[in-house]
Amino acid sequence: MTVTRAYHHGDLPRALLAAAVAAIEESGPAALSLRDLARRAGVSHAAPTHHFGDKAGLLTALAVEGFDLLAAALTAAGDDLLDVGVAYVDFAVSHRAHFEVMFRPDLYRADTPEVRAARERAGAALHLGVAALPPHRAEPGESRTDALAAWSIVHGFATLWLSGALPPDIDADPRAAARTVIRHLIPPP
Amino acid sequence: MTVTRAYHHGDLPRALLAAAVAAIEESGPAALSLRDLARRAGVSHAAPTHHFGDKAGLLTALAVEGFDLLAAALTAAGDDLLDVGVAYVDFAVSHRAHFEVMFRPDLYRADTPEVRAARERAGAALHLGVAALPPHRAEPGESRTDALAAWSIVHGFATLWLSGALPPDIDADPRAAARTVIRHLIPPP
DNA sequence: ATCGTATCTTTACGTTGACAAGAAAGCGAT
DNA sequence: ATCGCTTTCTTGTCAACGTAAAGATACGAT
Repeated sequence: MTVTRAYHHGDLPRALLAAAVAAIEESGPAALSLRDLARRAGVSHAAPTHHFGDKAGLLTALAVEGFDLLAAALTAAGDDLLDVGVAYVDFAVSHRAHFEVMFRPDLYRADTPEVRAARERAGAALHLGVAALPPHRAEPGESRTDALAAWSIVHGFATLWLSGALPPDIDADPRAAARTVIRHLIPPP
Repeated sequence: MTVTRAYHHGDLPRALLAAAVAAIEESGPAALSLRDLARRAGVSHAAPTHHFGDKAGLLTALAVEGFDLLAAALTAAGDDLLDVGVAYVDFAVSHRAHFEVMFRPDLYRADTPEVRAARERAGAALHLGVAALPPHRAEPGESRTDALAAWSIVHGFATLWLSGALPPDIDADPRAAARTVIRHLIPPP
Protein backbone atom coordinates (compact mmCIF):
# COMPACT_ATOMS: atom_id res chain seq x y z
CA MET A 1 0.00 0.00 0.00
CA THR A 2 1.34 3.40 -0.97
CA VAL A 3 1.06 6.31 1.37
CA THR A 4 -0.35 9.51 -0.08
CA ARG A 5 2.18 12.31 0.24
CA ALA A 6 2.61 15.82 -1.08
CA TYR A 7 5.94 14.88 -2.63
CA HIS A 8 7.58 11.90 -4.35
CA HIS A 9 9.57 9.71 -2.06
CA GLY A 10 13.08 11.07 -1.68
CA ASP A 11 12.11 14.54 -2.85
CA LEU A 12 11.52 15.98 0.58
CA PRO A 13 14.40 18.48 0.24
CA ARG A 14 12.84 20.02 -2.85
CA ALA A 15 9.44 20.19 -1.20
CA LEU A 16 10.93 21.81 1.88
CA LEU A 17 12.78 24.43 -0.15
CA ALA A 18 9.59 25.28 -2.02
CA ALA A 19 7.72 25.55 1.27
CA ALA A 20 10.48 27.77 2.62
CA VAL A 21 10.15 30.10 -0.36
CA ALA A 22 6.41 30.37 0.21
CA ALA A 23 6.87 30.98 3.94
CA ILE A 24 9.55 33.64 3.42
CA GLU A 25 7.45 35.45 0.84
CA GLU A 26 4.69 35.57 3.41
CA SER A 27 6.51 36.82 6.46
CA GLY A 28 10.20 37.27 5.77
CA PRO A 29 13.24 35.07 6.34
CA ALA A 30 13.55 35.99 10.02
CA ALA A 31 10.22 34.37 10.87
CA LEU A 32 11.00 31.12 9.09
CA SER A 33 10.32 28.06 11.25
CA LEU A 34 11.63 24.60 10.49
CA ARG A 35 8.72 23.02 12.33
CA ASP A 36 6.31 25.02 10.24
CA LEU A 37 7.94 23.77 7.06
CA ALA A 38 7.63 20.22 8.32
CA ARG A 39 3.96 20.80 9.05
CA ARG A 40 3.37 22.12 5.54
CA ALA A 41 5.10 19.13 4.00
CA GLY A 42 3.25 16.67 6.23
CA VAL A 43 6.34 15.20 7.87
CA SER A 44 7.62 15.10 11.42
CA HIS A 45 9.20 18.12 13.03
CA ALA A 46 12.73 16.75 12.77
CA ALA A 47 12.67 15.73 9.12
CA PRO A 48 14.06 19.04 7.78
CA THR A 49 17.00 18.85 10.16
CA HIS A 50 17.99 15.46 8.79
CA HIS A 51 18.28 16.70 5.21
CA PHE A 52 19.88 20.08 5.81
CA GLY A 53 21.71 19.62 9.09
CA ASP A 54 20.23 22.74 10.61
CA LYS A 55 18.36 25.90 9.74
CA ALA A 56 21.47 27.58 8.33
CA GLY A 57 21.97 24.54 6.11
CA LEU A 58 18.54 24.90 4.58
CA LEU A 59 19.10 28.59 3.94
CA THR A 60 22.50 27.81 2.44
CA ALA A 61 20.86 25.51 -0.09
CA LEU A 62 18.33 28.23 -0.82
CA ALA A 63 21.08 30.80 -1.36
CA VAL A 64 22.96 28.54 -3.78
CA GLU A 65 19.77 27.93 -5.74
CA GLY A 66 19.19 31.69 -5.76
CA PHE A 67 22.63 32.59 -7.10
CA ASP A 68 22.26 30.00 -9.84
CA LEU A 69 18.83 31.32 -10.81
CA LEU A 70 20.24 34.84 -10.85
CA ALA A 71 23.16 33.81 -13.05
CA ALA A 72 20.76 32.18 -15.49
CA ALA A 73 18.48 35.23 -15.57
CA LEU A 74 21.35 37.65 -16.15
CA THR A 75 22.85 35.48 -18.87
CA ALA A 76 19.49 35.21 -20.61
CA ALA A 77 19.18 38.99 -20.59
CA GLY A 78 21.96 39.33 -23.14
CA ASP A 79 24.85 41.78 -23.43
CA ASP A 80 23.24 45.17 -23.03
CA LEU A 81 23.91 46.64 -19.59
CA LEU A 82 20.46 48.16 -19.42
CA ASP A 83 18.78 44.81 -20.05
CA VAL A 84 21.04 43.03 -17.60
CA GLY A 85 20.31 45.63 -14.95
CA VAL A 86 16.58 45.35 -15.44
CA ALA A 87 16.92 41.57 -15.27
CA TYR A 88 18.69 41.94 -11.91
CA VAL A 89 15.82 43.97 -10.49
CA ASP A 90 13.31 41.65 -12.10
CA PHE A 91 14.95 38.70 -10.37
CA ALA A 92 14.74 40.40 -7.00
CA VAL A 93 11.07 41.16 -7.55
CA SER A 94 10.04 37.75 -8.86
CA HIS A 95 12.28 35.71 -6.52
CA ARG A 96 12.21 37.88 -3.44
CA ALA A 97 12.58 34.96 -1.02
CA HIS A 98 15.81 33.79 -2.67
CA PHE A 99 17.10 37.34 -3.03
CA GLU A 100 16.44 38.28 0.58
CA VAL A 101 18.33 35.26 1.84
CA MET A 102 21.23 35.56 -0.62
CA PHE A 103 22.34 38.92 0.71
CA ARG A 104 21.87 38.13 4.39
CA PRO A 105 25.01 36.11 5.10
CA ASP A 106 24.37 36.06 8.85
CA LEU A 107 21.53 33.62 8.17
CA TYR A 108 23.48 30.95 6.32
CA ARG A 109 27.00 29.67 5.62
CA ALA A 110 28.20 32.08 2.95
CA ASP A 111 31.78 30.80 2.98
CA THR A 112 30.89 27.36 1.63
CA PRO A 113 32.64 26.47 -1.66
CA GLU A 114 29.27 25.86 -3.30
CA VAL A 115 27.97 29.27 -2.29
CA ARG A 116 31.21 30.91 -3.38
CA ALA A 117 31.08 29.23 -6.78
CA ALA A 118 27.42 30.07 -7.39
CA ARG A 119 28.01 33.68 -6.37
CA GLU A 120 30.93 33.95 -8.76
CA ARG A 121 28.81 32.60 -11.61
CA ALA A 122 26.27 35.34 -10.97
CA GLY A 123 29.02 37.94 -10.73
CA ALA A 124 30.50 36.87 -14.04
CA ALA A 125 27.12 37.16 -15.74
CA LEU A 126 26.76 40.68 -14.39
CA HIS A 127 30.23 41.66 -15.59
CA LEU A 128 29.35 40.57 -19.11
CA GLY A 129 26.81 43.36 -19.32
CA VAL A 130 29.29 45.92 -18.05
CA ALA A 131 31.99 44.78 -20.48
CA ALA A 132 29.74 45.71 -23.37
CA LEU A 133 29.90 49.36 -22.31
CA PRO A 134 32.04 51.63 -24.52
CA PRO A 135 35.38 52.32 -22.82
CA HIS A 136 34.68 56.04 -22.88
CA ARG A 137 37.07 56.78 -20.09
CA ALA A 138 40.68 55.82 -20.52
CA GLU A 139 41.60 55.68 -16.87
CA PRO A 140 42.99 52.32 -15.79
CA GLY A 141 40.80 50.15 -13.63
CA GLU A 142 37.78 52.12 -14.65
CA SER A 143 35.83 49.11 -15.84
CA ARG A 144 36.05 47.67 -12.35
CA THR A 145 34.38 50.68 -10.79
CA ASP A 146 32.00 50.72 -13.75
CA ALA A 147 30.87 47.27 -12.72
CA LEU A 148 30.70 48.24 -9.07
CA ALA A 149 28.60 51.30 -9.87
CA ALA A 150 26.23 49.27 -12.03
CA TRP A 151 25.92 46.57 -9.41
CA SER A 152 25.32 49.16 -6.70
CA ILE A 153 22.57 50.98 -8.53
CA VAL A 154 20.57 47.90 -9.46
CA HIS A 155 21.12 46.25 -6.09
CA GLY A 156 20.16 49.43 -4.28
CA PHE A 157 17.01 49.85 -6.29
CA ALA A 158 16.09 46.22 -5.73
CA THR A 159 16.63 46.28 -1.96
CA LEU A 160 14.85 49.60 -1.58
CA TRP A 161 11.90 48.17 -3.45
CA LEU A 162 11.94 45.00 -1.36
CA SER A 163 12.01 46.95 1.89
CA GLY A 164 8.99 48.96 0.78
CA ALA A 165 10.89 52.22 0.97
CA LEU A 166 9.88 53.44 -2.49
CA PRO A 167 6.75 55.51 -3.21
CA PRO A 168 3.62 53.56 -4.19
CA ASP A 169 3.58 54.55 -7.87
CA ILE A 170 6.99 52.94 -8.29
CA ASP A 171 5.80 49.86 -6.47
CA ALA A 172 3.29 49.34 -9.25
CA ASP A 173 5.87 48.86 -12.03
CA PRO A 174 9.35 48.41 -10.58
CA ARG A 175 10.79 47.16 -13.86
CA ALA A 176 9.96 50.34 -15.77
CA ALA A 177 11.24 52.49 -12.92
CA ALA A 178 14.42 50.43 -12.78
CA ARG A 179 15.01 51.01 -16.48
CA THR A 180 14.66 54.75 -16.01
CA VAL A 181 17.00 54.74 -13.02
CA ILE A 182 19.69 52.66 -14.68
CA ARG A 183 19.69 55.00 -17.67
CA HIS A 184 21.09 57.67 -15.36
CA LEU A 185 24.28 55.69 -15.11
CA ILE A 186 24.79 55.12 -18.80
CA PRO A 187 26.16 58.11 -20.68
CA PRO A 188 24.11 59.11 -23.72
CA PRO A 189 25.72 57.94 -26.98
CA MET B 1 22.50 51.90 50.34
CA THR B 2 22.80 52.38 46.64
CA VAL B 3 22.96 49.42 44.32
CA THR B 4 25.72 49.45 41.76
CA ARG B 5 24.27 49.34 38.27
CA ALA B 6 25.59 49.74 34.77
CA TYR B 7 23.11 52.55 34.14
CA HIS B 8 21.54 55.46 35.98
CA HIS B 9 18.17 54.64 37.44
CA GLY B 10 15.46 55.21 34.87
CA ASP B 11 17.85 54.99 31.93
CA LEU B 12 17.33 51.32 31.23
CA PRO B 13 15.84 51.98 27.77
CA ARG B 14 18.98 53.78 26.65
CA ALA B 15 21.20 51.09 28.10
CA LEU B 16 19.15 48.40 26.37
CA LEU B 17 19.31 50.17 23.01
CA ALA B 18 23.07 50.49 23.36
CA ALA B 19 23.33 46.81 24.25
CA ALA B 20 21.17 45.95 21.25
CA VAL B 21 23.48 47.90 18.95
CA ALA B 22 26.46 46.01 20.31
CA ALA B 23 24.71 42.66 20.00
CA ILE B 24 23.55 43.34 16.43
CA GLU B 25 27.02 44.43 15.37
CA GLU B 26 28.29 41.13 16.70
CA SER B 27 25.87 38.69 15.17
CA GLY B 28 23.20 40.48 13.18
CA PRO B 29 19.69 41.59 13.97
CA ALA B 30 18.17 38.14 13.42
CA ALA B 31 20.06 36.65 16.35
CA LEU B 32 19.08 39.42 18.76
CA SER B 33 17.74 38.06 22.05
CA LEU B 34 15.83 40.15 24.57
CA ARG B 35 16.98 37.92 27.39
CA ASP B 36 20.56 38.43 26.32
CA LEU B 37 20.13 42.19 26.41
CA ALA B 38 18.70 41.92 29.89
CA ARG B 39 21.68 39.84 30.97
CA ARG B 40 24.09 42.41 29.60
CA ALA B 41 22.30 45.20 31.43
CA GLY B 42 22.13 43.23 34.67
CA VAL B 43 18.35 43.19 34.91
CA SER B 44 15.75 40.47 34.85
CA HIS B 45 14.75 38.85 31.59
CA ALA B 46 11.39 40.61 31.44
CA ALA B 47 12.65 44.16 31.99
CA PRO B 48 13.11 44.94 28.26
CA THR B 49 9.56 43.88 27.50
CA HIS B 50 8.21 46.35 30.03
CA HIS B 51 9.88 49.34 28.37
CA PHE B 52 9.38 48.44 24.72
CA GLY B 53 6.28 46.25 24.77
CA ASP B 54 7.90 43.54 22.72
CA LYS B 55 10.89 42.81 20.53
CA ALA B 56 9.42 44.70 17.57
CA GLY B 57 8.92 47.68 19.86
CA LEU B 58 12.59 47.78 20.76
CA LEU B 59 13.62 47.55 17.13
CA THR B 60 11.11 50.27 16.26
CA ALA B 61 12.81 52.60 18.73
CA LEU B 62 16.16 51.65 17.23
CA ALA B 63 14.91 52.39 13.72
CA VAL B 64 13.58 55.82 14.70
CA GLU B 65 16.90 56.64 16.33
CA GLY B 66 18.65 55.46 13.18
CA PHE B 67 16.63 57.58 10.79
CA ASP B 68 17.24 60.62 12.97
CA LEU B 69 20.96 59.96 13.11
CA LEU B 70 20.98 59.51 9.33
CA ALA B 71 19.09 62.77 8.78
CA ALA B 72 21.59 64.58 10.97
CA ALA B 73 24.57 63.05 9.17
CA LEU B 74 23.22 63.90 5.73
CA THR B 75 22.37 67.45 6.74
CA ALA B 76 25.83 67.94 8.19
CA ALA B 77 27.36 66.79 4.90
CA GLY B 78 26.19 69.94 3.13
CA ASP B 79 24.72 70.51 -0.31
CA ASP B 80 27.06 68.65 -2.62
CA LEU B 81 25.55 65.40 -3.86
CA LEU B 82 28.90 63.65 -3.75
CA ASP B 83 29.44 64.56 -0.11
CA VAL B 84 25.90 63.63 0.83
CA GLY B 85 26.27 60.27 -0.89
CA VAL B 86 29.52 59.52 0.86
CA ALA B 87 27.88 60.52 4.15
CA TYR B 88 25.11 57.99 3.46
CA VAL B 89 27.61 55.19 2.99
CA ASP B 90 29.63 56.42 5.94
CA PHE B 91 26.52 56.24 8.12
CA ALA B 92 25.84 52.66 7.06
CA VAL B 93 29.43 51.69 7.85
CA SER B 94 29.69 53.45 11.20
CA HIS B 95 26.14 52.65 12.36
CA ARG B 96 25.64 49.28 10.78
CA ALA B 97 23.31 48.03 13.51
CA HIS B 98 20.91 50.93 13.06
CA PHE B 99 21.15 50.73 9.27
CA GLU B 100 20.49 47.01 9.10
CA VAL B 101 17.36 47.34 11.19
CA MET B 102 16.05 50.47 9.43
CA PHE B 103 15.67 48.74 6.10
CA ARG B 104 14.25 45.49 7.43
CA PRO B 105 10.62 46.49 8.03
CA ASP B 106 9.55 42.93 8.79
CA LEU B 107 11.43 43.21 12.07
CA TYR B 108 9.69 46.28 13.46
CA ARG B 109 6.60 48.49 13.09
CA ALA B 110 7.51 50.62 10.10
CA ASP B 111 4.08 52.19 9.77
CA THR B 112 4.26 54.02 13.09
CA PRO B 113 3.87 57.82 12.80
CA GLU B 114 7.21 58.31 14.55
CA VAL B 115 9.00 56.03 12.13
CA ARG B 116 7.29 57.67 9.19
CA ALA B 117 8.28 61.14 10.35
CA ALA B 118 11.88 60.20 11.04
CA ARG B 119 12.16 58.49 7.66
CA GLU B 120 10.81 61.58 5.92
CA ARG B 121 13.34 63.77 7.69
CA ALA B 122 16.12 61.56 6.34
CA GLY B 123 14.57 61.56 2.88
CA ALA B 124 14.36 65.34 2.85
CA ALA B 125 18.03 65.63 3.79
CA LEU B 126 18.95 63.33 0.93
CA HIS B 127 16.86 65.31 -1.54
CA LEU B 128 18.71 68.49 -0.60
CA GLY B 129 21.87 67.05 -2.08
CA VAL B 130 20.11 66.05 -5.27
CA ALA B 131 18.48 69.46 -5.66
CA ALA B 132 21.92 71.05 -5.88
CA LEU B 133 22.56 69.16 -9.11
CA PRO B 134 22.45 71.26 -12.28
CA PRO B 135 19.18 70.66 -14.16
CA HIS B 136 21.08 69.46 -17.17
CA ARG B 137 18.15 67.55 -18.57
CA ALA B 138 15.00 69.44 -19.32
CA GLU B 139 12.63 66.50 -19.12
CA PRO B 140 9.85 66.94 -16.57
CA GLY B 141 10.03 64.87 -13.42
CA GLU B 142 13.68 64.20 -14.04
CA SER B 143 14.76 65.42 -10.63
CA ARG B 144 12.61 62.73 -9.04
CA THR B 145 14.40 59.95 -10.88
CA ASP B 146 17.66 61.79 -10.24
CA ALA B 147 16.98 61.41 -6.55
CA LEU B 148 15.93 57.81 -6.93
CA ALA B 149 19.06 56.97 -8.90
CA ALA B 150 21.27 58.67 -6.32
CA TRP B 151 19.53 56.93 -3.45
CA SER B 152 19.77 53.59 -5.23
CA ILE B 153 23.48 53.79 -5.92
CA VAL B 154 24.49 54.82 -2.41
CA HIS B 155 22.05 52.42 -0.77
CA GLY B 156 23.17 49.60 -3.02
CA PHE B 157 26.82 50.21 -2.32
CA ALA B 158 26.13 50.39 1.41
CA THR B 159 24.11 47.17 1.56
CA LEU B 160 26.57 45.30 -0.64
CA TRP B 161 29.36 46.38 1.68
CA LEU B 162 27.37 45.39 4.76
CA SER B 163 26.61 41.96 3.35
CA GLY B 164 30.29 41.36 2.68
CA ALA B 165 29.73 40.95 -1.04
CA LEU B 166 32.46 43.38 -2.07
CA PRO B 167 36.10 42.41 -2.70
CA PRO B 168 38.48 42.77 0.25
CA ASP B 169 40.39 45.78 -1.05
CA ILE B 170 37.15 47.76 -1.09
CA ASP B 171 36.34 46.57 2.40
CA ALA B 172 39.43 48.34 3.58
CA ASP B 173 38.29 51.84 2.62
CA PRO B 174 34.61 51.85 1.72
CA ARG B 175 34.34 55.64 1.85
CA ALA B 176 36.90 56.19 -0.87
CA ALA B 177 35.37 53.48 -3.02
CA ALA B 178 31.94 55.01 -2.49
CA ARG B 179 33.20 58.38 -3.68
CA THR B 180 34.55 56.81 -6.85
CA VAL B 181 31.33 54.93 -7.48
CA ILE B 182 29.05 57.90 -6.92
CA ARG B 183 31.10 59.95 -9.36
CA HIS B 184 29.88 57.61 -12.10
CA LEU B 185 26.39 59.02 -11.62
CA ILE B 186 27.35 62.68 -11.75
CA PRO B 187 28.00 64.04 -15.25
CA PRO B 188 31.36 65.77 -15.62
CA PRO B 189 31.01 69.56 -15.68
C1' DA C 1 2.49 60.04 55.72
C1' DT C 2 0.02 58.33 51.93
C1' DC C 3 -1.44 57.35 47.50
C1' DG C 4 -0.48 56.50 42.66
C1' DT C 5 2.54 55.36 39.21
C1' DA C 6 6.61 53.81 37.03
C1' DT C 7 10.08 50.36 37.32
C1' DC C 8 11.53 45.95 37.69
C1' DT C 9 11.11 40.73 39.41
C1' DT C 10 9.05 36.34 39.62
C1' DT C 11 6.57 32.74 37.75
C1' DA C 12 4.59 30.40 34.05
C1' DC C 13 3.26 28.88 29.28
C1' DG C 14 3.73 27.76 24.39
C1' DT C 15 7.02 27.59 20.58
C1' DT C 16 11.38 26.88 18.53
C1' DG C 17 16.07 24.71 17.04
C1' DA C 18 18.84 21.00 18.00
C1' DC C 19 20.21 16.49 19.47
C1' DA C 20 19.96 11.34 20.16
C1' DA C 21 17.99 7.00 19.53
C1' DG C 22 15.06 4.06 17.15
C1' DA C 23 11.87 2.36 13.34
C1' DA C 24 11.22 1.45 8.51
C1' DA C 25 12.12 1.10 3.82
C1' DG C 26 15.18 0.57 -0.17
C1' DC C 27 19.10 -2.07 -2.17
C1' DG C 28 23.06 -4.56 -3.65
C1' DA C 29 25.74 -8.78 -2.70
C1' DT C 30 25.63 -13.43 -1.77
C1' DA D 1 15.40 -15.09 -0.11
C1' DT D 2 17.83 -12.85 3.14
C1' DC D 3 21.47 -10.67 5.12
C1' DG D 4 23.68 -6.33 6.14
C1' DC D 5 24.23 -1.53 5.15
C1' DT D 6 22.57 2.99 4.17
C1' DT D 7 19.12 6.48 3.68
C1' DT D 8 14.96 8.34 5.29
C1' DC D 9 12.01 9.71 8.66
C1' DT D 10 9.75 9.38 13.67
C1' DT D 11 9.70 9.85 18.53
C1' DG D 12 11.29 11.76 22.65
C1' DT D 13 13.75 15.21 25.02
C1' DC D 14 16.13 19.51 26.26
C1' DA D 15 17.54 24.39 26.79
C1' DA D 16 16.50 28.88 25.11
C1' DC D 17 13.33 32.24 23.55
C1' DG D 18 9.24 35.71 23.43
C1' DT D 19 5.38 36.95 25.85
C1' DA D 20 1.99 37.50 29.44
C1' DA D 21 0.29 38.10 34.25
C1' DA D 22 0.95 39.23 38.87
C1' DG D 23 3.67 40.64 42.65
C1' DA D 24 7.36 43.65 44.79
C1' DT D 25 9.84 47.95 45.32
C1' DA D 26 11.01 52.66 44.80
C1' DC D 27 9.82 57.57 43.48
C1' DG D 28 7.31 61.68 43.42
C1' DA D 29 3.45 64.60 44.12
C1' DT D 30 0.16 66.06 47.41
